[in-house]
Amino acid sequence: MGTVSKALELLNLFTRARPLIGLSDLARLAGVNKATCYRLMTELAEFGLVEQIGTGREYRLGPAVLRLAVLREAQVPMRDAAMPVLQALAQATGETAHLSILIGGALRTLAHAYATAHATKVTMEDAEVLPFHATSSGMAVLAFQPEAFQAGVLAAPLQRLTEVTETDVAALRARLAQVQASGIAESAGGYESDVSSMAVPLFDARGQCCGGLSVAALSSRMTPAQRDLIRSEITRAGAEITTSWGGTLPPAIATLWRARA
Amino acid sequence: MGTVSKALELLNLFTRARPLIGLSDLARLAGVNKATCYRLMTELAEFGLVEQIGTGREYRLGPAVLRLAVLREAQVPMRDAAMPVLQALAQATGETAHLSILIGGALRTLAHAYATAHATKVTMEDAEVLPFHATSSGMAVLAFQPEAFQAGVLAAPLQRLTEVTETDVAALRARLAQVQASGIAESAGGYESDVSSMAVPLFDARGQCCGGLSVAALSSRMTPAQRDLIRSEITRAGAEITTSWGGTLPPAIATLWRARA
DNA sequence: CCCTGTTGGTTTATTATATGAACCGATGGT
DNA sequence: ACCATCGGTTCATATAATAAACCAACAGGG
Repeated sequence: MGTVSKALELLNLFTRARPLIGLSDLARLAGVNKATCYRLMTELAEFGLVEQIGTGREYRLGPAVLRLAVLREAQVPMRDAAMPVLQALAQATGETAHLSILIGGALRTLAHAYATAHATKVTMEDAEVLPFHATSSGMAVLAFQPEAFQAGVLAAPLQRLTEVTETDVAALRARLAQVQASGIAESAGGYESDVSSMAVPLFDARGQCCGGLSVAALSSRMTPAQRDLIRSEITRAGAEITTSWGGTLPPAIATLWRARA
Repeated sequence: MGTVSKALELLNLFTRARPLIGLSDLARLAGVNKATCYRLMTELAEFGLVEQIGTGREYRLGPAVLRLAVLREAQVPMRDAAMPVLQALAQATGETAHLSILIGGALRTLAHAYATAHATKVTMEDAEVLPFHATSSGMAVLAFQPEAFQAGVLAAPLQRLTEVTETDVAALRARLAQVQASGIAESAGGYESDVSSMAVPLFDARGQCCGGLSVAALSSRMTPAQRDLIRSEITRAGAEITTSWGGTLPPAIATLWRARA
């Protein structure tokens, strides 16, 4: 593996749940020598991608990531464009809306929005990397990836997160076909017990599926009427985000969604 | 130089004015071999920090920077916290407000806000790296850096951007002392002709000056009354941003600003 | 107070890794 | 048909990354 990849792997260790990491921890987590880790972090820090803070000299992400993000958003405003739609979706459905995008072959959380309606809401703060096979967003996105990508995902070990998580490859392939045919993915309790969700794929300017939009609710609240509402709202929001990204909805999907809504 | 630094240097080549760069250009700009550049970019792309787009296979910043920024803002909300204050400052003064932060030893633009009042406004879109000696923000920040840092900046060649850009080291040191004594920096035409500006330093939780806040106006509009208004508003906004960053205003500055306002 | 196990940081010889010149096929202009 | 460019690839060479060992400093525990 290249040195650069090792350094970037270090960056990936920072999560919402673990925002501050000391040198030794970092080396252990990444499985690299402490001296190596030190040198890599020094280089990252020089560039401002990480910074050392406080007495423990722990590291955290630095200000440079902000600048890069501002630059990226100025050119390709994905987050800024999607946020209002995401919030409107949460409000309209009264549930938690969730936006994720493909980064380096993994589906990662970009933002979420909560409705003010319910006291009990599905929180997804900690879900940073979404398993494709166990989430509606994951299935929605995976269904519209190239066959090679799907094969790679399905070839890897599929973790069983709850008692009802589907891990059978054949069954998952059948579900993917279903998602392709309906333009929408549904999931019940596969990621977390008692949580049901629906998701749609999002497309970029190249026409490639690069993210997913989902609405998650407590399974007890997922009545037929609520499902109809969510389906109608999420397809509308999905189309809106895709077009706001300069993306083009595949014609097949556009007709599917129009028929439902 | 380490390999990682070379890769990160490549990232730094992307600017608002030059958001898309081809492989050969990239190699030329960075002064590295094309093969090396290719390998580095491939590694960066694998991580999602850059992506290839369109027919020319040009590169641009990738979605991973977004994710990192979201993570950083969740822990240290610098931009989110400062934006409303920045906009209010622009509105209150009727001029262009500008926020910059220290990244890797350079002062870089993070955000700006325009007032709706005037038809002619000072645009600073393209200023990505602010020269310390020629801008009010630069002087405001530099004045509150460690002596070693100041010496390093003043030892480097100081570019003459306009006819009135101060490049004499002794004179600049005198100005820095003046900034330290007043808690505010002023500049007239040193960066761009006919543009005057005032700036204040911003401090982080460690009490270190890590950024600057400025208001820029056409010199013709910078009347004594307007200067008083800007001075009053910018110190208030500066204090607000600093505290919203969890920072502590140095007591000396706090009293200076209170006396003026 | 010593003992032990941390921590962040530094040094060293060893070797794995990055490098750059040359080459390739494709593309676009003249 | 030509020439210059493009993105991408190859491979011998040499540079730059590595890992173990070692610091000094700190924090409990007995």
